[in-house]
Amino acid sequence: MEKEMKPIGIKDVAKTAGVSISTVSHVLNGTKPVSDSLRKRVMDAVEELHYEVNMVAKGLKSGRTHNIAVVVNSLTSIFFPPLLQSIQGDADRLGYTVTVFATGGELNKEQELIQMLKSLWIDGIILSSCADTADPANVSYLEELTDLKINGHPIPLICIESELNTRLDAVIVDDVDGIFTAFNHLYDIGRRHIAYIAAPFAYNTGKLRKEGYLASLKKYNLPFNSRLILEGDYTPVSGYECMKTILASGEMIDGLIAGNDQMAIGAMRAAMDKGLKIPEDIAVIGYDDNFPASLIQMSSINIPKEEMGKMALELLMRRIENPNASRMLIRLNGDLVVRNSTVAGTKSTWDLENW
Amino acid sequence: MEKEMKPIGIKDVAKTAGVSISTVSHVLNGTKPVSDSLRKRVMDAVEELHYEVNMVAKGLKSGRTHNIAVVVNSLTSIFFPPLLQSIQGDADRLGYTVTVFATGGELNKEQELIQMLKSLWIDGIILSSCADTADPANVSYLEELTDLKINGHPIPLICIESELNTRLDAVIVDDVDGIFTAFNHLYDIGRRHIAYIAAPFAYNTGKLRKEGYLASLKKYNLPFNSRLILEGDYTPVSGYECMKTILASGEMIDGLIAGNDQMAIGAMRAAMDKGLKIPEDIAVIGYDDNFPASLIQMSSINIPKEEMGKMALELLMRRIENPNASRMLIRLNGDLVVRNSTVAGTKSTWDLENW
DNA sequence: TTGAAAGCGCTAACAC
DNA sequence: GTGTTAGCGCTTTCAA
Repeated sequence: MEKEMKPIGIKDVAKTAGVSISTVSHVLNGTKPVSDSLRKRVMDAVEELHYEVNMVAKGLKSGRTHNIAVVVNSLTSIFFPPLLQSIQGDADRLGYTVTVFATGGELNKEQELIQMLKSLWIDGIILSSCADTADPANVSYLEELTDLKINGHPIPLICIESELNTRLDAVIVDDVDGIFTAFNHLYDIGRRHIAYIAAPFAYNTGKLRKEGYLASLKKYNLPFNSRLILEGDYTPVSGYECMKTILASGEMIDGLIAGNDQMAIGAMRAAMDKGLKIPEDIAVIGYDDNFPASLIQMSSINIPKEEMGKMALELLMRRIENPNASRMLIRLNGDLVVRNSTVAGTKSTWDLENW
Repeated sequence: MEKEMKPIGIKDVAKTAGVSISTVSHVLNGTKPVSDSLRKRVMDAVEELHYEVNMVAKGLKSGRTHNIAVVVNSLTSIFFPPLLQSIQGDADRLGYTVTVFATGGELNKEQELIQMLKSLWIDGIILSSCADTADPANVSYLEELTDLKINGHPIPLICIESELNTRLDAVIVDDVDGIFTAFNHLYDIGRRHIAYIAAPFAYNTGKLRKEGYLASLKKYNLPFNSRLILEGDYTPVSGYECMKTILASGEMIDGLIAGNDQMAIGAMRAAMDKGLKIPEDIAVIGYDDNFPASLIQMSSINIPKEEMGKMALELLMRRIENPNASRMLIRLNGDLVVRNSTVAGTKSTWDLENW
C-alpha cells in the first residue's frame, strides 16, 4: 500500500500541515493550547501521513521510556507466569511495556542483569531476587539495589516474593503465617506427627517457611524432631527423595507439609510408591497452589500471584510518580485450599482459568 | 556510595580522559583503531566514572534498539512459558532484550499491539497470531503484517505456531503428522473406534489437526462418524463436556485423541466420572505434552517448544542481518510420548526440568 | 497562540 | 590516529 521509504517524523507532519514542529508536538501531547484550526490541520496531516511517534526519541528527550523490567528466576517455573501475566496486563493498560529477564536463580546472573539494565533506561524494575540477605557477601549488592541509579537519577525498584531489606518497597507473602495455616489444617484433621520438607534455607522465603513450621510445633506443644524436617530444593525429585528418607528413617508420620507444591507432589509419589494411602496414612499439603495442585487434587496454600503482580506494579507506578514516597511493604496472606490429599472425598474442582 | 546526580555521558568520559568524544565512541565500539595509550585513558575514565552507555540514545542514532517483541496469546497458558524462556535466554546471550505482550486470543488486541509496536522501534517481532487466515476480513491485516514497516523500513516478523501465509518466515509444527502419530499409536494398541475432541477450527492449527484426524481415518479405512468429532475450545472444561456428549451419544469408543492436553485431561475426568477405566476402556492421548501430562501420566504428542523458540529467534536474527533473505519455513515434528493413559503400567517418569 | 532553536547522548562522516 | 561537527526525532524554553 504505502510506499514511502523515509521515516516520517514530526517535521514531515509540520511541513504538510504548514505549521512549526513545536506546534505539532504541542497538539500531540496537549502540552500547550493550540487553536482549533491548527490542531485540525495537524491531526489531518498525522492521518494522511500515518505518522507514529518515535518512543525512542521521546525517551531520549524526556528520560522516560515507559518500559519496565521484570526480573525473575525463571519464566517457566510455574509460579511466575501468572505473576508476569498480571503485571504485563496492567502495564499494558497504563501504557507501559514489560521487558522480561530470567536469572535462573543465579546471583551472578542477577547482578549482571541489574548492571545491564542501567544502560537501558527503563523506568523501573520489579525484582524477585535470589540473593541471600543473610550472607555478608551480599551487603554491598543489596546496598546498591537500595540506591539504584541510572545515569544519576534513582530508578524505582520493587521487590517481590522476598523482602530484601527495610528500605525497598516490596510485595511479599506472609510465609510464616502460610505454613502455620497449613499446619493448623493438618492439626485440625487430627494429625500430630507432621514432617516438613523445606524450601531451601538460602532463600528468605525458605527461612520464613521453616520458621512457620517451628512456630507451629511450639504453638501446639509438639516435640521438635530434626529427622522430620528435611531441606529440599524446590524440585519434585527433591520432594521425592526427602520423603523416601523420612519414610526410611523409621519415624512414623501422619502429616506432611512441603515448602512448595512441586516437592509436595514428589513426596506424594514417594509415599504412594511405598503403598501408603493419602490422606488416610499421610495427609499431604503443598504450598503456592499452582494449578497442577488442583489437577492432582492436592491441598495447598494458595498464594495470590495475580494480586502480587498487580500490587507490585501499583507500587512501582506510585514510586515513579513520587520517588520520595515513604517505603511501602505489602504482605499478602495465603489461603488454605482443601483437596483430597488431606481430606478424602473433597468435592473436586479444577482451576480452569490459568491455563 | 557514589553521589553524582548528573547523568554521566560519553562527553564526561571524553573530558576526564582528555580526548574527544568521537575517540571515546570509537574505543567503546571498536569502530576505528585507536592508539593504545588513548584507549587506556578512555577505559580508565570509563571505570572511574562508572560510565554506562545509553542504549536509548544509541538506538535513536543507529535505528537499532536491540529489543525484540514477543506477542503471544497468554503468558500463563502452559504452552508459552517454555517458548518464551527459550527465546529470552537466547536473546539475552545475543545482547537482545525481550518485551512481551499478550493478546488474550483477541484479534483486536493483537492488531492494536502491532500498531503500537510501530512506535517502539523494536528490531523485530515474534508473533503467535490468533488471526483466522481463512477469514476474508483478515486479508488486509495479513497483508500489513507481511509488509510491516516501522518508520519506513521493514521490520522483521517471524510467525510461530501458525503459518500465516507463504511469504512470512515461520516456525510451525506439523500438526497433521502430529495427530496422525497419535492416531497411529491408538491403532497400534488395537483401538478402532477413535473419537477426536478438536482444537478450535478457527485457528489454523485447529484446522490442521482435524485434517490429521480425517487423514488417519482414511489411511486405516475406518468410517467417518460425525458424532465422534467434537470441537472444544482448548480448555479442560470443554474437553470434559465434549467427552460427556460423546459418552451420552451411545457411540462406543475405545480411543480418544484431544487437540491439546488440557482437553484431554478434561476428557479423562469425564470418562472416569462415568466409571470407565483408562486405558482399558478408553485409551486417551493428548497433544502438546505440557508438563501436567507427565504429572498425571497421560500419553501425548510432544511439541518441541524450546526448539520452536530457539528457531524463531534464529530466523529473526537471520532476517535482521539480511532483510532480503529468502523466505524460510521451519516445520517441526512432534514425538509420541507413551504413558499410562494409553498403555497401562508404563514406567512413569516426570518431566522435571520445566517447573 | 505560534515558532525558532537548543539540546537529550550518541554515531559517523569528514577534516586534520 | 584524532578531533570537529552535523544530525537521529523529539520536547521545551524563550521570543515574537
